Amino acid sequence: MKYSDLKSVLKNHKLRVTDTRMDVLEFFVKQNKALSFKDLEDRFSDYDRVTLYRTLNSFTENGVLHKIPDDSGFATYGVCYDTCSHDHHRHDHMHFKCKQCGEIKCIDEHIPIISIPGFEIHEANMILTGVCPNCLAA
Amino acid sequence: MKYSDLKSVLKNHKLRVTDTRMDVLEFFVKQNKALSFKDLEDRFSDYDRVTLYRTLNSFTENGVLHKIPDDSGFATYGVCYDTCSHDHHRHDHMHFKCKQCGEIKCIDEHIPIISIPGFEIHEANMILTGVCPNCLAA
DNA sequence: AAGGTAATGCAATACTGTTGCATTTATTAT
DNA sequence: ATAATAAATGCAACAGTATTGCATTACCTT
Repeated sequence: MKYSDLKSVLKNHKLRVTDTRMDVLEFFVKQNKALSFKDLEDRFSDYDRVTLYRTLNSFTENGVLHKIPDDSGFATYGVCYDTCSHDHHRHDHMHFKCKQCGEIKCIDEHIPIISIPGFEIHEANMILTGVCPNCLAA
Repeated sequence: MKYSDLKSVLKNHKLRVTDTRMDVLEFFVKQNKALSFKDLEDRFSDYDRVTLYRTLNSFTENGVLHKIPDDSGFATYGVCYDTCSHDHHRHDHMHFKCKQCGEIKCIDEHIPIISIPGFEIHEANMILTGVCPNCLAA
């Protein structure tokens, strides 16, 4: 994905184009896996912690990233491809977390629609845990 | 569930029987929903915060409770019925979180077994979000 | 009932994330 | 291109969540 495309992503989500945002977005796209705040802090030590937090928040609020539920105590984020805009979020795909390397990946498979009598269901989130191909090979 | 049964639960999970543990376990069972640390703190203001945290941790490590993934920033826990022991955890049931009242409930429905080529999957976790029957009625 | 081992309470600390405010930067309209 | 305006940044301080070390207390085995 080239510079102008990254820029379009920001513009399309009504976000101003700044160095921080471009660098963070590029990092997400290149890494192609879910990233935590710590990943960003390690990579971008020259940006202020607060700015990185705010970048994650504005990206999440505007549909560039989605927050991935996890019981580890700190948030991880993944890129929203195509489906999300400012007012319409859809993340009904699965996430996989590797027990060995800790990496979280978005799995391109939809979560089966589920209905439970008496409940009104808006969103479904699914996290699979196990061992990823990389760690299995090693 | 009577006192002696609660005691058995602790014994079966190789945990010493103490006041804190009995009270916390009883509270979980009676509430019949997922609870956060804050819920415990509000209820048991006479116990030390640290003790409550340690109770949650030992319960989780020994299969009395399971930690429910959630993107809200603080952990919630649910009772493990029957399926879990010290060395074998199985929590492939669903959780429902109500957007309105915030309550998290364990849904007694199993998650369909999923396999993804190249991945070894040990556990599946699913969180549904929406509005619960109580809030729909109100 | 006594001894060993684990749980508790307190204080201090670490970690994760947010808020207020002055300054700088990006965008819009001229 | 430039000025006006609105938002993003950096810094400092703070808030909330959770953990660690250690002395004391309680549990449980024999």
